[in-house]
Amino acid sequence: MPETNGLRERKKRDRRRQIEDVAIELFERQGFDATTIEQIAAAADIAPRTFFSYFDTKDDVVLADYADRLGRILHELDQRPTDEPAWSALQASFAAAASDYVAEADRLSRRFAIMAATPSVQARSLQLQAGWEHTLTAHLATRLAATGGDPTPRLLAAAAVAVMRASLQHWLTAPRAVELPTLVHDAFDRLGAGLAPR
Amino acid sequence: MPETNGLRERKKRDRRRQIEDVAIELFERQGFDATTIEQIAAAADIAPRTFFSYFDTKDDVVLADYADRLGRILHELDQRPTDEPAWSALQASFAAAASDYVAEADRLSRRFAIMAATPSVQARSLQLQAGWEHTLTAHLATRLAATGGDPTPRLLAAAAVAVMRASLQHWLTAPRAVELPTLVHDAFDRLGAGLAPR
DNA sequence: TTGCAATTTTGCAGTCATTGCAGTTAGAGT
DNA sequence: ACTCTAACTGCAATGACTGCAAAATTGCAA
Repeated sequence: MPETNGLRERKKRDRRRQIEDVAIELFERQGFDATTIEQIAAAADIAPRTFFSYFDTKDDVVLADYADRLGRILHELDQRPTDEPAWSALQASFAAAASDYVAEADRLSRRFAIMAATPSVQARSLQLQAGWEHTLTAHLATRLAATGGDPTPRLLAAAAVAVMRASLQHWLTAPRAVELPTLVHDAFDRLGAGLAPR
Repeated sequence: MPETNGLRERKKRDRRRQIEDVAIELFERQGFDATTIEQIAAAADIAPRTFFSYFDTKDDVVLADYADRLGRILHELDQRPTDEPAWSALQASFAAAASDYVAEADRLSRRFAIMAATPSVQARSLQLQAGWEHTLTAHLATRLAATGGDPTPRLLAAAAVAVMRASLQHWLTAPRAVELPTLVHDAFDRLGAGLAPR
């Protein structure tokens, strides 16, 4: 029942992390496509077949902690007072997630580099983000007590995720003069205030 | 040199369409994953190998006209006066594309149904949309004469594509009381006016 | 310590998309 | 009819992913 103990659980988590590390290393050295499951397995001292009990897809190795990321956002969102405007709550939640990104900037940069160079990983990443959007939409529908015919929750969710993605991309691409949380915060402000004027 | 004549061209286009139709039919009858390239080829009277000279991926059959879609948007965008605010220009361009969607609603509904049921197709779709975002970002950077450090073009592009996707999804999901172009137009208005107030 | 039941790991065989290569065919212009 | 080029095809290979059943490992309790 507990969610964080048990020797078995720990071992599994460790092994997962180890496979991840080994794989990323190989991806960087040889390129994602040029690296086979067999090689990863060999380097991690497991049978090729076993790889798939840790990751559904080769792509998923690069995106290992996407799930946690969404968890963090939702957690923050639930924490915000019910009477706070939705957009403001989203802003706070995503900004919190953004600070996580900064904390492990190095770890992430490597993964993003691989993603940028590998279409299939990029696609998978977007797919996971679409999942976020879906979950967020449901959350917001509840929060706003919206009816099925109201496009508001979906619009807000889509906008929020888009802001996050764009900010992250900008942060990784452009000379990062500005820190990510600031970037995210400002972008939320701009959508909050309206894109029309300029 | 000409872009729309030549028997060769025509034949190629026809064949492509034919493969597409046959494939969609099979996908609907048997499911996407359960349909093999071999079956499609057989049904379309071509060699399996030939399939790949018409489509890069099995997924792409479902998304055959995504490229045209982007073309339409960019064309509209180029048509808008340079001094028009970017967001307004985007609104007009995407609304135009939305009316295309309506015109071939049936054709598209079938494809979206397949997409919704098939993760890999969904992923591919998102990937293509990311491509749109990228192209749009470049266009907007030019239009706004933005410097590399300015996140504005990326933000606008991301927001626009997000609006489109969310509207489309809403249109397909919810009881479509409202027409797509209206939905898109309103959503652009809302982002234009600002999401903050409510 | 030992025994057991659950869990994990593994090997094997098979499916299928996708690709490179090389040979063949068919269209278009002369 | 003749040739040049683009399209079509067959073949073989690669590699991700899956189902299955045997084998190994583990946590726990007697």
